[in-house]
Amino acid sequence: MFDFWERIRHHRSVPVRPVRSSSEPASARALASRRHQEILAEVARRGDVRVTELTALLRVSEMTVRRDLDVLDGEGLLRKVHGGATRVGTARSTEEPGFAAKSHQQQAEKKAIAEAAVTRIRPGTAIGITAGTTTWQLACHIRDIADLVVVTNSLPVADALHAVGRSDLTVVLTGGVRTPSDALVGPVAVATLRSLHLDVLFMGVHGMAEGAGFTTPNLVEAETNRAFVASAQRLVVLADHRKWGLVGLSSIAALGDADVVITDDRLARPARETLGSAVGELVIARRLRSERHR
Amino acid sequence: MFDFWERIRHHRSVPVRPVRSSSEPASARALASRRHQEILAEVARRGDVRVTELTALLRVSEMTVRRDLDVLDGEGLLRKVHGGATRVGTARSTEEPGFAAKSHQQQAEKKAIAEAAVTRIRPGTAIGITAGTTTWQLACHIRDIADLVVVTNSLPVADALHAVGRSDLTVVLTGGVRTPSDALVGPVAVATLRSLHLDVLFMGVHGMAEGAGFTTPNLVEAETNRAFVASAQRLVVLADHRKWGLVGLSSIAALGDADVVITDDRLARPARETLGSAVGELVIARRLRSERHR
DNA sequence: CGAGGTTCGAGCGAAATCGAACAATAGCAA
DNA sequence: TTGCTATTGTTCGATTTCGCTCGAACCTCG
Repeated sequence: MFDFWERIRHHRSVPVRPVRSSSEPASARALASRRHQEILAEVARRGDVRVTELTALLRVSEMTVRRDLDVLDGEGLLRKVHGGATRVGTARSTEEPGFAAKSHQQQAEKKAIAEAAVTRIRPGTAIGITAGTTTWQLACHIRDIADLVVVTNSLPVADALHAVGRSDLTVVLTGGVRTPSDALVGPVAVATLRSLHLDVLFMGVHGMAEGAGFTTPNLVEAETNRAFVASAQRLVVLADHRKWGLVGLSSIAALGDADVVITDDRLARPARETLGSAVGELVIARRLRSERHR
Repeated sequence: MFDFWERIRHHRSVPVRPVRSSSEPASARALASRRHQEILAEVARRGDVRVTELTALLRVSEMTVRRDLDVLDGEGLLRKVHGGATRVGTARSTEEPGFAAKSHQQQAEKKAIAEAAVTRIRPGTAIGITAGTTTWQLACHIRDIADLVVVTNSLPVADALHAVGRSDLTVVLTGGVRTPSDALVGPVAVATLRSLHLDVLFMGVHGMAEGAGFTTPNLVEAETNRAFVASAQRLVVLADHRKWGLVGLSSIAALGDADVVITDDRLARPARETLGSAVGELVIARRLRSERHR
């Protein structure tokens, strides 16, 4: 049955489409940017949309729709899911999912970012690692760096580093009260950080955007992260492409405060330019070809 | 009734479902992510939901609903139970911990000590709990005390208290580096404790003896515990009878510094007299008769 | 306890979806 | 015209999703 309909569609496409596109003026075919607008409007109106619906609505092939969705996802304007796409940040701007909730998302991107970040850690230094799933990936990739002191406010990060079991790796927890995502925050964490001085801080964020800079939905975590930033000489921000355009409740730092931002290769071109000119250095971590899908 | 509907659905499913999926556009079927949203909304609204209800609501098979619940449970957004799913973070009080109840040595003694200690915790106070297996038992017994602030340097204790999930229970970790027994010690812990002031400290020790007082084999942990003692107005020491006569490398406090010592009913008569006259108050926690053996 | 119904989940197959690679086309410049 | 580039369409194999079956695990009620 599927085969039947597919054949019909494909056979018709040969005679039908050329007629349409040659008899109608070129303007009758939607420009890519026009399609993007329509897709976004549909997603905004209904919350989600299906690829097959868009092929009917826009009169283009599935592949084109997917490519459009890829671009829009890369710009953070919607989220691609199996079968279609959904709105981003739906009523969740103040809600933070627990740690386990996010750890499976965007595995490939985060792994690539973590691998790029770990090459920037020098032996014999004192580094900071904030809470977050991307930074947790970073912690999991720290293996062969000698004489390292790591200060973190993330219990999962501390666990990951503890599992390494190197005798020349010192892990210091900041203390504080525990957030739903297993970070330690609050006055205790801030006071501890004020007395410490780090060479480099690796920070994960919930959102980054022009204007608002790096943000998080949790007020107390933002305060803690600001103390983290103040205690470090250099700031390296880890953020996958979906973070672009998201604005959390509380700002941690301006884009210009970051010495390095490491993101993944699905960040759209215009975003790369904006970010690249705002921060000290923009690093694009490429995924392995085998993990390029999803 | 369920049986009735089940049969109906299954019998009809053969002729009906194919008709539906070929006559209706694919768009009639909801996106997986949309289903997840609806499930979460339902759980959030009502507290729980049955699998059979969701099959009717979402128009998908039971198996799909179960797989959805599997995913959401894995993300920690709900809890899968027999027959359906429930909200997370609620109704925890009825749930038994049950997990780490592996019978270690002196389980009965430590439980009795913990139960005696928990009666000494007043609502609305700030207490400290040091690291140790006995103090961990104490943490597991804290359930119904209102408006409590707990400062601890023990990761297991923090975990146990976190599992309680009371909104009026604040858990503060001191920070520091991690010992093999999952305690946080060192200058960071000491500095944090110096800035805090506790009503009561519940301290576990490795040894107690006439002369040496309360001792532990770990130098840095001893320093941290001394800071703990200094920050508290009252000191309650939890120590089962086997601790009597043991002397660790480093002293934490003299016997006379303890306002209360809670031990178990297997402590010998002469030891009771010596201890009783040295400390402010000696509490003998009696095991239940059923656990009196071994 | 045990019987009877209910619920669960691993395994299988069908269908839908995805994305890489290649082919076709349009737009444009020389 | 020719050639170049960007965009779009097509094919096809891999992946994912989904529904079904069926034996096991589970609840409930006597």
